[in-house]
Amino acid sequence: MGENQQRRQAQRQKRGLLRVEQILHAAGTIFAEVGYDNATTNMIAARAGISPGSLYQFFPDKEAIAQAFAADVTEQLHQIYDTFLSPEAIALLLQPFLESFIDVIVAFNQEHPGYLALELASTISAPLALALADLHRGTMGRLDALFAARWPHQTQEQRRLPLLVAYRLFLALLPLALEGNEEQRQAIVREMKAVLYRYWEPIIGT
Amino acid sequence: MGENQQRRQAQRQKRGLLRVEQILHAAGTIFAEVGYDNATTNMIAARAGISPGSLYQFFPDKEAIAQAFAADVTEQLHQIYDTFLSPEAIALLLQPFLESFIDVIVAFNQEHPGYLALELASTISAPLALALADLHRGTMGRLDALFAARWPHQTQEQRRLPLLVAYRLFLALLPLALEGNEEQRQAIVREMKAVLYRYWEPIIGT
Amino acid sequence: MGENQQRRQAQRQKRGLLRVEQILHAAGTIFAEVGYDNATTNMIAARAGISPGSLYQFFPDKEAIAQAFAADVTEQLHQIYDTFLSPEAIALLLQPFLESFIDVIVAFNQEHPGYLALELASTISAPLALALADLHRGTMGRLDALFAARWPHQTQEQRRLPLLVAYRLFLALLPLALEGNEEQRQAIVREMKAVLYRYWEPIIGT
Amino acid sequence: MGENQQRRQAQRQKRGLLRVEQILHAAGTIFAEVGYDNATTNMIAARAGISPGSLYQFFPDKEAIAQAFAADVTEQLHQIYDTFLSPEAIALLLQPFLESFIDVIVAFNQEHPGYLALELASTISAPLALALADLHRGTMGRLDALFAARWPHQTQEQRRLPLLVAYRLFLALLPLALEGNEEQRQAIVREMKAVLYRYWEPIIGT
DNA sequence: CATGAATGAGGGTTCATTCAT
DNA sequence: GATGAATGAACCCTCATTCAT
Repeated sequence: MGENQQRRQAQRQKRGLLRVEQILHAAGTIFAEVGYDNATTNMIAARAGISPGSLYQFFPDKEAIAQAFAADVTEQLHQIYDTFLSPEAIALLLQPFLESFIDVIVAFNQEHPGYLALELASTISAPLALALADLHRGTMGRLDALFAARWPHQTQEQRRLPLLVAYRLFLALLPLALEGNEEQRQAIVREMKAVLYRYWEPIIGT
Repeated sequence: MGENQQRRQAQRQKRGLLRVEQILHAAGTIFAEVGYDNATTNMIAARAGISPGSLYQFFPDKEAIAQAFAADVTEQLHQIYDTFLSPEAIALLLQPFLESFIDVIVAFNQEHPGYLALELASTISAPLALALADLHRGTMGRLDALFAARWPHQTQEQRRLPLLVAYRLFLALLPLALEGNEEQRQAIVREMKAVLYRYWEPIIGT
Repeated sequence: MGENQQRRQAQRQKRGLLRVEQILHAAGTIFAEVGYDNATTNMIAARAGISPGSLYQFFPDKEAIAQAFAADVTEQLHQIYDTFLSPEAIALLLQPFLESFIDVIVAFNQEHPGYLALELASTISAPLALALADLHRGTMGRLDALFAARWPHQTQEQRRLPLLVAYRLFLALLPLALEGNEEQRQAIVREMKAVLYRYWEPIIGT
Repeated sequence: MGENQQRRQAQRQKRGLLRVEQILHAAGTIFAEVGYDNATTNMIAARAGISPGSLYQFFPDKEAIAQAFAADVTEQLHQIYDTFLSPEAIALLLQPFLESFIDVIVAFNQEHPGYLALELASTISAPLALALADLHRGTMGRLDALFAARWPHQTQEQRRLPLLVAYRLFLALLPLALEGNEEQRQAIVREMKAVLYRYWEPIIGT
């Protein structure tokens, strides 16, 4: 009996998680399509295949959806960043590192639309902005670890600006990489790599 | 009588132009402050010191304001670009060219807030997007002329991608340059110049 | 087999009754806490320790809960009224009668919160209002019996108004008696008794 | 020109005041009909003959309407109370005083429905409750002044309870006075006067 | 032409009720 | 019977747009 109950609860939790994932995926798609501001909760619910009211069983309001979406995607990105901290990855020269790093991140963004839309959301409410800023700090911390391994003789403070700039450069080209056809995408990705290599090479060497 | 009428009409047009400029300036300020999506027509009217209804004597709807604002700013940018087509300017090496060019464009954006907000508006309605794309083409054409002078042995098609990329890189760093204090601004501008120089130098030489 | 089935059904009914009592008790508490209008069926279910869906196995809708609650409480009140129809109770003078009667009714309301909330519900839907009015008629009938014994030379029609007025007066002071601390409660109860005694004494004598 | 503008502004303010009065009157009517909780802003707007959006040009939200309505009615009641502080009014014996006082207050409530609905609103949000409590204090203060003149040898603290009780008694009978036909109304009003006279006479004398 | 009150469609959100499990 | 996630109508409120003055 207790076992049955347990199984049921487990299943329920699985369904709940599924729903949450559905919603976050739908939200990401909608954010990517119309932007955060123009995204309506009804759009998100419809895309997730549920009713407007169901959204609120999982999230208290629209901002919470955006925040959860951002947290989810950021978490996955962090895991990707960490795979580049293995001894083999660290041993890579700058060029092959960028080569694979950028490919992976671009691919991730292709499969998880919406992250970019939130990053670019011109103006968002204060609480959401704070939450995103927090995630951002986490991201910059990870990226810093990535570069600290290749550029150890500097303080974190000295790495801050080149890191921030590089991140922005990447974000700036990402929409171009995501919006075109495959050929255009590859062309943009090549330019991305060139831009970042040429920007970083004088700073941290090959 | 005809002369009198003419003078009166001229004066009215002058006043109309003044009003339009007031509105566009207000719109730019508001766009910069809260973003295009969160900008309300009432905010713009209030900032322009006129009533909401008066807005609609000059513009049919909110999008038309954004479009006119963008057209206005773009026009002024084009004039700036043209000053860099003089024989003396063309004779400049890449580094000093970027040095003065970027300073000028950053300064312009400081004095004309809102342009960036529109460029970054994550997603906007189709008609407005088309209008902005049109202005964009004009801008890219001007920038192309600028670089064609320094890189003549290539086709326009070959210049297209590096140009677009460079433009996006510049836009990506512009918010950082505009949001901080003077010291931070200068640091970002230095990075801007480094990024663009390092990206372009291998392509078009010094 | 039939016996077994009977026993099972009886047990089920007992459990059903238990559930109904749980729900009604929860409903009363919630009504008292937030008022009928602000009471949600989810609140009531949660307080009763059951799921929202289960509520609807016993009651067709929210109003039915209120109605059943009112009927339940009214029924208990009627039983209390009836204890004051015993020969000894009838023999009491007005003052000692009020003394014990009011104490009992106030105590009952302390132990059965929610009745007052329904009585005071500013406006409720027509069907529920009708149902409550019906219960009301029953209550007024009982109270009339109570007073008919002390005021026999009048028609029921003549007793109607003083009775209704006295009932309202009592209800009006009840919230004050229920909301304060013990000392305040006693002070209010003293005033209740004074009010009703002074109102009734000229009519029916001591 | 300035004069013209002044006149226009004066007229606008007059229209604004008119609108506010329309809205408050509509709100009062609706509150009386369906209660505060069940009153929707659309109902109030429709009753006031304006669009839902217009409501929000005068009041920030639904609660503000209730608060303004209560403040308005309370203000008028206070003026009525004050007329009973004239030397002639004070010279009246308790019975004739109640006679005219109650008639006036009942008449006022007939003409200003909604006050009672708010007073009886079982549960309202904290901010509104605070605002109403504040108005209440003002009302009790006025009533205290009224009775202090007839009962001078007591402290305000001693007058507090009888005053509060009397106020509740009055409110409790008011719905009965307002809901019936003229004959029923008069009968209730007679009872009101009797109740209050008999309650007060032993305390403050004739 | 200017005004700003008025409009009303549409957004986010709640909650009584249903239904698959 | 019990569950609680799902539903969707209806609420409060905003804001682009209109129009009487």
